[in-house]
Amino acid sequence: MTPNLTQAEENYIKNIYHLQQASGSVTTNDLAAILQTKPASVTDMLKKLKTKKLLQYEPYKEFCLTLYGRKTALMIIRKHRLWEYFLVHTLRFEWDEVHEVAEQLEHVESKKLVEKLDAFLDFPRFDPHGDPIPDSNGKMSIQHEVNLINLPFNKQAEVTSVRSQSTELLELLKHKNINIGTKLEVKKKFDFDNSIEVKMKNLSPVTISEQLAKALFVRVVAS
Amino acid sequence: MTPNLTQAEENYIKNIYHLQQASGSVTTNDLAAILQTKPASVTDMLKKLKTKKLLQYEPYKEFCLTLYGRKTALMIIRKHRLWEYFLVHTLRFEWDEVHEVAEQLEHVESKKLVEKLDAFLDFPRFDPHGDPIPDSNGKMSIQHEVNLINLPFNKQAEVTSVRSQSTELLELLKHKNINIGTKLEVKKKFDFDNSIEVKMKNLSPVTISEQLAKALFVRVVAS
DNA sequence: TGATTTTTTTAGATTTGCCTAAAATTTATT
DNA sequence: AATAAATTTTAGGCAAATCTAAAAAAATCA
Ligand SMILES: [Mn+2]
Ligand SMILES: [Mn+2]
Ligand SMILES: [Mn+2]
Ligand SMILES: [Mn+2]
Repeated sequence: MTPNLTQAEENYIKNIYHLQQASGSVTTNDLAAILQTKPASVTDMLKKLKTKKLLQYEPYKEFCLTLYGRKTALMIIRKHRLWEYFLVHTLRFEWDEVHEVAEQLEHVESKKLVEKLDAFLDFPRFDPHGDPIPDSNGKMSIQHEVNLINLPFNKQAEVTSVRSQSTELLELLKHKNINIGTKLEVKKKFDFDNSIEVKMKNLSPVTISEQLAKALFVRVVAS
Repeated sequence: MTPNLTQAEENYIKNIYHLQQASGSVTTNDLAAILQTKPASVTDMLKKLKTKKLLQYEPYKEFCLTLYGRKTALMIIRKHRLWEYFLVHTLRFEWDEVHEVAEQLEHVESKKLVEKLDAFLDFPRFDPHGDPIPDSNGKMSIQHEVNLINLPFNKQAEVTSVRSQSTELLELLKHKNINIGTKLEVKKKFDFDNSIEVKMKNLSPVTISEQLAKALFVRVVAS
């Protein structure tokens, strides 16, 4: 009945985890920026997370999640990404519309619900943005991702994820017929504007700007 | 981002609506009992709901939802029942397991989610307990329900809902092969213990105790 | 190294939703 | 009608999560 963690606590844990992954360490200011709150509020919560054994924290020192904190984070991320997969594949949302709703659904507390949802979706390993979905033990598949800008010529690769989930990006990808899962290879690179030309089976070559290439990640499929 | 109503406010609105439907009027004490809180807390919230134009309220007078309050209640009930239907029909929960989870899911705020879920489920009109699901305008199908104890002899009827969603009831109904949707007719009534004997097609007659009959509601299908 | 800037924490308030105890009001009973 | 009982509201407080302003510590720079 009374939840183990409040939504606020869960949001802090999840974002500490993400920032830790992305930049190795987290600061009070980073967290305040991401959670759209003030540094003073962050400090208050860090103290609370410490008393709940989720965080290692001493005033003015670097802080990081405990093992228990990391496991907790992975379970929240698991729910977030499973719901995103559900929204796109089952309810037919576009993948730029699902994040906000998943931010709410990830806080629904029911072990059974998560496991049944996972089974119904047939245990998906990646969410609609290409991010890996932790399994019920917190393990996730590793993606051998390369930024499209670094993909060598003539290597068959598959689009696995995008940085940024903006509507503008989605619009552009739709226009160019590129999706998560699309197979392509790089045919030309132009030094003038760092644009590249990619080829998808049965389609004519498509030009990709530097900005777009930097937003796309691919996995090499065959040499 | 900031929700229109808090979860606490939504729970009050929904329960005021249900009590109003069930007994014509609501009291501070009733609400406190159902929401597992104290009468003083209820009074606090009633004042808040008044300022939000959801409730007509004057100290010591009877109170009732405004039109806006009733519409709000119906949208919460719509979500609750749609999610219950989803949990049973899509994720294969038993119908005695879904209420708690639906209590959480009903507070997820996304008009689009509700409409997409409704469409995915093919616009169900009754939830797994036989209760009608309001449509997007708040309209719901009326059930012409009769308590099984009052069903005349030899009238073909269909089980439409149950009062109580306990595991114990579910176990008994499973044993007797009775479900929402099961067709039956009453063959005998015994004055000694008010038990009745019902007949389902292709099955031998089954005895139903007074307690069980009072928990089952049916709709007459044919004369 | 000493001064300045940036980051982080503390101090003190505020809002929401809840509590207990006591007062006010309504309803029921003699 | 007067008293007793039940219901409902007020008064005053508490915990969670936030805020602003100010103090403390750390990092940077001259
Ligand atoms: Mn997301
Ligand atoms: Mn995602
Ligand atoms: Mn329910
Ligand atoms: Mn129900």
